[in-house]
Amino acid sequence: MAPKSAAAKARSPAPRWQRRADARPEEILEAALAEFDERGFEAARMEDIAKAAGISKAAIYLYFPSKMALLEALIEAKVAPLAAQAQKLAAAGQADPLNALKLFATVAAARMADPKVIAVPRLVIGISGRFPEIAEYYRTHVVAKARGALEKLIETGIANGAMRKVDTAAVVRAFIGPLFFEAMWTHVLKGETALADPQKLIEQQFDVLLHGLEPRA
Amino acid sequence: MAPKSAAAKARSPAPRWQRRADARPEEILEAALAEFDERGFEAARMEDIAKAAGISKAAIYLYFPSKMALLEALIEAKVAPLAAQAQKLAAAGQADPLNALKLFATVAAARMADPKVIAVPRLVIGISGRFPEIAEYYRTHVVAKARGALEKLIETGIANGAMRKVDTAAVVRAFIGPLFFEAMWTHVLKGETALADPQKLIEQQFDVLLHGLEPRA
Amino acid sequence: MAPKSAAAKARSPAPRWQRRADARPEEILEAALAEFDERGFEAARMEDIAKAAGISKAAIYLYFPSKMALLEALIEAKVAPLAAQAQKLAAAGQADPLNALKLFATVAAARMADPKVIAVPRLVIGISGRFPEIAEYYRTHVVAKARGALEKLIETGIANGAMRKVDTAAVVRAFIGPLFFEAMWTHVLKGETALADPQKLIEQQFDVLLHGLEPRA
Amino acid sequence: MAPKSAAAKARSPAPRWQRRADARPEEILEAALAEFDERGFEAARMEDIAKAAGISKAAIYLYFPSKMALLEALIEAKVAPLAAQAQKLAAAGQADPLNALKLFATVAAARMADPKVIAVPRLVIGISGRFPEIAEYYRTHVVAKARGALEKLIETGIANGAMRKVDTAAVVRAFIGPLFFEAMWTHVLKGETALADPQKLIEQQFDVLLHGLEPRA
DNA sequence: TATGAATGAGTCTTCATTCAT
DNA sequence: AATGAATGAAGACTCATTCAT
Repeated sequence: MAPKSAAAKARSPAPRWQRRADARPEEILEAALAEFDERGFEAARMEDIAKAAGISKAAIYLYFPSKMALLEALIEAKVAPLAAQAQKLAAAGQADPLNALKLFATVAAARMADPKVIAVPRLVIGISGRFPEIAEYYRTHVVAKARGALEKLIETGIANGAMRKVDTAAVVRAFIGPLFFEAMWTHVLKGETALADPQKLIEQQFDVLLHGLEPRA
Repeated sequence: MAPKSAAAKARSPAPRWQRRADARPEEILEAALAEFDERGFEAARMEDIAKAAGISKAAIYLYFPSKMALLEALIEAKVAPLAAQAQKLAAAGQADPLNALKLFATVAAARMADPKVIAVPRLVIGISGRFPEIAEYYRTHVVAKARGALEKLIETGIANGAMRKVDTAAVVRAFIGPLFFEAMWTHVLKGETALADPQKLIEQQFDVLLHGLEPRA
Repeated sequence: MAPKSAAAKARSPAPRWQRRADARPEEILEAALAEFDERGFEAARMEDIAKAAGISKAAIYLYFPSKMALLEALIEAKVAPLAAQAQKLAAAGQADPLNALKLFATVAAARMADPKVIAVPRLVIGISGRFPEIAEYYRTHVVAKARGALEKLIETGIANGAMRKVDTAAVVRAFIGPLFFEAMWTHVLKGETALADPQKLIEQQFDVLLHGLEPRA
Repeated sequence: MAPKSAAAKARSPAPRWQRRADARPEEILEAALAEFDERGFEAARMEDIAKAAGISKAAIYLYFPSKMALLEALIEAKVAPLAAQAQKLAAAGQADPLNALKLFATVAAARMADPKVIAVPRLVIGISGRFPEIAEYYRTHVVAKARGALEKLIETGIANGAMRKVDTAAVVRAFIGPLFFEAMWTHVLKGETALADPQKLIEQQFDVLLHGLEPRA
């Protein structure tokens, strides 16, 4: 998408079609994700991916050596930004962890309304049996990092006195679990969703999370 | 059709294959689930399912007309008991909803330690893009019913005064979400699991769920 | 169909089911012909033949060693009476060949209204590429004999002075061809048929055959 | 799509496969007809058709979506010219119908000496039970048209006074039947054929057809 | 004799991948 | 860089035939 830097341009005088060519890999990956998401990895056909990307089947092989490579590149491409986000969250939220969590949750919920966003985790679930390395990659690079960032936040919150002394892992599950569950319910099972109003969803979820179920004294 | 008389049984020890024939469909479904779980629906080979079931490829077709039918029968077979359980839960827990929930959660967590138990939901997630009817079937017959049963329980609890007046859907998510998330983390991503000690897991999860994150007054 | 002769009965005391069993081969052949005719030899399934004959698939093999054997037995069974008829025709018609021909044609046309009657020739045509021996068998045992019988009749007629001096083979073709053609048109192509009124059909056909196309002087 | 310019052609001698690609569908159909004719539709193997066409099994599917489609395309391709011929015959023969018929018959007989020519009708007969639509297609597009053209010719001949007042359908049968019968005898039953000398065959056939069997007054 | 169960061998069809241009 | 053509390998499904009872 982003045009080459000026420096790069200077080095290699870009022919007319170069710009488009540079975008090709990303276009292909996008098309691949769409097909994988709709049909599953095995049932997706290279032909269809090519068509969706607006090129010929054979052209895909100019950029990726195999269908498997497509999958791997896809995961990798989609994973990088998530990891970065987790870092940011952990760093930024240290001051007011509770508020950071809520803010983050609202943003996350809003993004999850977009079917494309859970496409990758859903895909990972689908292929994890066949390609455990990919599942592991996803675990270590995305989920574990996110859990870690959240745990750090919780710990800070507890140290702060902003939160009760609770099991951090449990809180992380209580934080991620409902969102993950609702996303699956919405996009996989096509159930009527609460994600349509993320603000409200998080409000209600945090009401439970913060104050608990017990009747107040 | 009619079972042999006791006398006949005594004389001729029921033919080896006759005994097995009755069990065949279930054996096949079990084998199919295992293969589907390991390879995914598309990548699973009928030959392997047959081998796993101890019969020939062609023999599968004596019991199921197609691979797809195998999938459907599988889902159906695994779904029935779950729906029943949901009913039972809703009925049995009316007296002491909070306790019922906790009890149920502990049992559920314990069962989720078994990889076979999430095999079906995981499979459904994997094929939902390609076979939306199956996803819908699963939603209405399992997840919606479970949600319904839990919601009823929560409502009773609130009416009881055993719980604070909270959004029931949010509580259901807060209840199911963490378990579902942990199960996926464990069996799909092969992360180190908290499911190994279900008692403790639920203890911690309920500590958060009941009392909330906020420091007590 | 025919019960065993008294002598045979005396030799082997027929159990209750024997009579039915004796009829089995014919029943099977009849069923086989029906299936072969409807689906073609290759596409016909032993299972369907069995069902049509009211027995189990395996039971067929008690009477015929293979599908191919079924075909051969079938042809043979259907061919025998035809050859006999040809003999009879040749013998019986010597006195008044022209009339014999016409009589024979009328009977033949009437029988050809029954789809079963062309089932065998049609089948032979269908498989002749794959089983030339069967085609040859049919040629020598049926068609050649019929042609021979007719030729003899024509020759007699010519010698008689009942007919003009014509090429006998040509007359035979002129005699059989139209009937054969109409039968195929009717039963294979499902065209509207003139076979419904055999009398009239032959009347018209013989009008042409006898008097020719040329305007009378 | 656009053919190369003359200049381009001069420079690069049209790629070997491009030239062939255009001919492929016809080559395949030819191979298919040969196999269908020899083995029958069901028994013919796509692999063999491919081999006969000099390509791989999969390549057939680049041009035809299924074995059935191959059959349909085949029939269609072979039928078109025949229908055209019938039109021509009807039109051209109006002046001297009798002579036109004789001429046409001689040509037809000559062509029928080629086994390939009856391959299609023979195939249609073989599969008509299983695929009645094809039989119907053949009836309406070939046989009915031919019958129609011939009938028109006869009618003209009668009106002309060139022929006696006879039943036209009967004459058509008397015209087509013997040829059809001889072709089947020759190519299906492998009998010794009169088709080797078409001139003579038609001479003899027309002697009967024109003057009839009756001794002249 | 009769059959339900089982299977080996085979066929159509698909598709990721390669090749010639 | 790009693609139309081609294919090898694989998999679902079928069916004539056999077997155990």
